[in-house]
Amino acid sequence: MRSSDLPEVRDLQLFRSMSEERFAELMQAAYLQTFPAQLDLIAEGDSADFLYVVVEGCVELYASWNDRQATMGMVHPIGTFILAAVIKDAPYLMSARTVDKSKVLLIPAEDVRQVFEADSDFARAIISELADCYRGMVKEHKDLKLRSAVERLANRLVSFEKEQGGTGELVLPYDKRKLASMLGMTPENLSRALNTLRPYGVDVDGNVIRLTDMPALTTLAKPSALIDDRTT
Amino acid sequence: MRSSDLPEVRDLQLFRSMSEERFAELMQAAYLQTFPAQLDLIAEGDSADFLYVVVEGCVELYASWNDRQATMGMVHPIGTFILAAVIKDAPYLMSARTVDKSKVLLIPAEDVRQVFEADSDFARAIISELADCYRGMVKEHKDLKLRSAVERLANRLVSFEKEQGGTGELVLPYDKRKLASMLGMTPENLSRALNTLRPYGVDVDGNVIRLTDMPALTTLAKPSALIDDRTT
DNA sequence: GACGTTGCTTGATAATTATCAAGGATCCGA
DNA sequence: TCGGATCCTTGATAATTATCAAGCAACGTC
Repeated sequence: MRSSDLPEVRDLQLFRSMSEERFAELMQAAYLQTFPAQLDLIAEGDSADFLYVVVEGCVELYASWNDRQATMGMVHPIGTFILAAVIKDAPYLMSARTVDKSKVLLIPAEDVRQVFEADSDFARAIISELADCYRGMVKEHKDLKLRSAVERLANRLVSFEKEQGGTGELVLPYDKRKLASMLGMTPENLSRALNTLRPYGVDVDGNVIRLTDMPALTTLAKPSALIDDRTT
Repeated sequence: MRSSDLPEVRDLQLFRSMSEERFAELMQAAYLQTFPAQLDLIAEGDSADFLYVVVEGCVELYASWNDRQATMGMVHPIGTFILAAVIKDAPYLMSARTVDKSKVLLIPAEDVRQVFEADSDFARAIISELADCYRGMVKEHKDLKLRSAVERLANRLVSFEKEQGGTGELVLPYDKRKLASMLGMTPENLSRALNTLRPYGVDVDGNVIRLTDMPALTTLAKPSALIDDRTT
């Protein structure tokens, strides 16, 4: 791959501060591949051979145990995943599969480790990225541990609406089955939870949702920057 | 504080690789303080003024929302907490309070940030520590999302027994109320869950628990390195 | 346009987990 | 040694969440 191919990747917080030549070094060994939807990219337990960057499409991170599965996160462009496993040279803790047809950059783990040993700017960027990932996971955990299913849904809807411009309308970024798993509930329960929220001005039309009574919804949801803010 | 005061702290993975003078620099500005039990050290939302190192005793990390509380983790000697907030200079996402009388080292956040900018060995150590914290949180999240209360308890007991030497006996490292909150259930439910596990050789005597039928218990618990292993 | 497929919803029911209330045990200070 | 805590347990009940079984609607293929 040529480093000029992907200005968006160059612009990632993770790579922005590194020197042009280091970046070129990393990209030289990287592959840019397009995968169809619903394709497994990695399985938990695998050794960390690549750092992944989602360039186009959408990737689901999920975990399995005893025939059960749970969505752990969704990665949208431009986002990376399984950085921690790459850094530690440890087995992945999560599996990943494409949701839609997706373009993904694969950077050999060995190169990432080598460059971060040599380039302290890159090391600092990794620190920042890891800290963000950690704090994101803490927030997810708080969400699940402190809130009921309806409360989690209400807050997610409020978040989506805000992220999408605060127009009072939002489009679910993936199907309801995945949203349910992301929120830690069954699809049936998500359906019922949406009904529960109807009196709070939540109007569902397929994957378009209108929030017509924001005061009521936020009174129920009680969003908190320390749980729901994806940027802080 | 003199850096010679705390060889255990010097020996922390986080500080081991840094130069003697950098370490001295960090420690010069640090306070070593002893706190009584049940004392609040930090509250979520506070700005990250210090990095904390538990030298003696035990500290509980917890989170609150809407009059609910959940234990997020327990920090034993020698362990650090809220590194990510310090690095990002962002508000703490968790509160912390002593469980027992505890000796805690407080390192001004500004110094930590300054030293990690200057010392790339320290930066690498921070990366490693953050990656561990992240992976630990992922495991906690998987545990909660994929398992029932009884399954979480069974696995925790198996983990404790292993950590304490594999003698078939374990001592709960903190009271049942906190264990329950750590496992994401009520104290009442923990009590019942322990009864549920009696047929699987779980004999409770106060905070001492004997596991007399390991095969049966592990068949139920199905421990997984990708969830229960605190070291990988 | 018929037909299967898929995703979503609904209803009935069951399992899990929480809440409320009370009782027992233990520990500690007066 | 006698309260008075605190912690844990138990029982009864309620709320939450999951499971199972249909059914419906949208969509693409043929």
